[in-house]
Amino acid sequence: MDKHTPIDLTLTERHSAVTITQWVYSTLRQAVLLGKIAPGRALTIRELATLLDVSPMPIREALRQLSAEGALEILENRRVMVPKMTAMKFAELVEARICLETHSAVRAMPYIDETRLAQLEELDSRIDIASETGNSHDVTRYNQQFHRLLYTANPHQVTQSLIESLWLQLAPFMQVASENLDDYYQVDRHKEAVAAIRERDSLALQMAISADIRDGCAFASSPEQLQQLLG
Amino acid sequence: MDKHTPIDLTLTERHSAVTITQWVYSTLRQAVLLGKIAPGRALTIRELATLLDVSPMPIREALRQLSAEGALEILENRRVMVPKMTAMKFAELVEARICLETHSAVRAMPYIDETRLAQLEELDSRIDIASETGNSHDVTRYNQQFHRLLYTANPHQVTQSLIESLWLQLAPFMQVASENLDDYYQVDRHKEAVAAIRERDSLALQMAISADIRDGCAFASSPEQLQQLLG
DNA sequence: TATCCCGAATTGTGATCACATATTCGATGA
DNA sequence: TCATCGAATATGTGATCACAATTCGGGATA
Repeated sequence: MDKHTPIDLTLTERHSAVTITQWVYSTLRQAVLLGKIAPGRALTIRELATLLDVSPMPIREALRQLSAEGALEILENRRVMVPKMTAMKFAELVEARICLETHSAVRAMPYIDETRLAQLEELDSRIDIASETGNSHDVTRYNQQFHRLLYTANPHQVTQSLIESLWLQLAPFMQVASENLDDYYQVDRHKEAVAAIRERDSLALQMAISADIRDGCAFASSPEQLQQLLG
Repeated sequence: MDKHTPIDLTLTERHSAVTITQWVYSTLRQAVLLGKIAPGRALTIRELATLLDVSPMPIREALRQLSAEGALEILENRRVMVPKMTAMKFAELVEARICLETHSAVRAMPYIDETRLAQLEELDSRIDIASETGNSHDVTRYNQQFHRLLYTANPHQVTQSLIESLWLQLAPFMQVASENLDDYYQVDRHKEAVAAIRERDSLALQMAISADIRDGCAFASSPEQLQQLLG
């Protein structure tokens, strides 16, 4: 397991009201979501502590939390790393996303009012702009916000943390996707989803969400294609 | 938030090969699954450390992991407790279980061979025996093993940890269910599931799993009934 | 009797240290 | 040139301590 690949962490301002552990957690989570940490790269507590200029203690806590969420993996050696991916596992993750997110979307639909619909449309237009200007970072961010805003409309919702776990597991291998934005946005599935919600059409909403997720992972439609991307 | 309700922890032998953190984690996880910790009861690091006769450090790590898995909740006060339940949240958890577990079962089906089918039937018969002798503890345990054995047949499976999270969130409020075992086992849904797998009938399998989960939560079929149980 | 307030005790967070284990790397041998 | 082995280093785990923030309990007041 290599130890020499650089880790490119974006250090954000730390508010005093937030514990160091939470700040470390957010920082590492963001790094995973943006694919900044190579899968298989050994993450050691002391190295991260030096990198983030904190004591090892908050690192330990953040690593354990991220591992519990599936973003990281603790081997029997007790080494921590971003889990490696296989084509089959990737496919299972995508199917799990579709299963959970369509379910969550349908269950959220009754709670979505005009205000939230407007917010969803606002986010979608931001995605369009970011897509046109080729800002893949923003596309990913607003896309996540769109889905999150949709699912969390349900005040009794219990699936968001599960969904976020799937996102964390897929994210490190999705970077390649956002480099082919043109393919991704041939059809605006978000507009289809919003339309479905307006008409309170559960089935149409499921179809839109499902298609949106599949489109976003289309670059890995064939196992061979994906296997190539995984190295 | 009360602090005086007793916590009834079952202390198991600790193998030297296992870290103290892992042992603490298992112990607390089991306590949550068996409903030994009252929801809302404040869990303090030092109290648990004294109870388990270890230093606060492994407790901290275990609590953070269990919180990330949804078994516990960290409030803004930084207090840790078993999350309180509402009728609506309970319903959402059950629906999420059905969604995820039927999906996982169908995806596991192609990988289930005769060996595993035999193991599933073995577990089912153990459940029957435990049910007849009124051993609710064993019923719960073997029931979990049955579902786990089914889902994990898929070697590329990524949903088990998500499912376990849902189990952990529901478990503290399911104890009442196992006291009405007769109601629960009017129909043996596990036999239906095994039969469906034999015939490679996805739809029948989904129906069996779905019915099994619903039967297990039938005691809380009406919101009023459940609300009463929640205090 | 109920409510507010203030000091004492408790708690989570984070730092530091000790130790057993795992890893690394260079020397030795084939 | 390559594999093997052992010492030096690095690493995770767990204990202990300091500190700021929170919680708790008792007494005064209305």
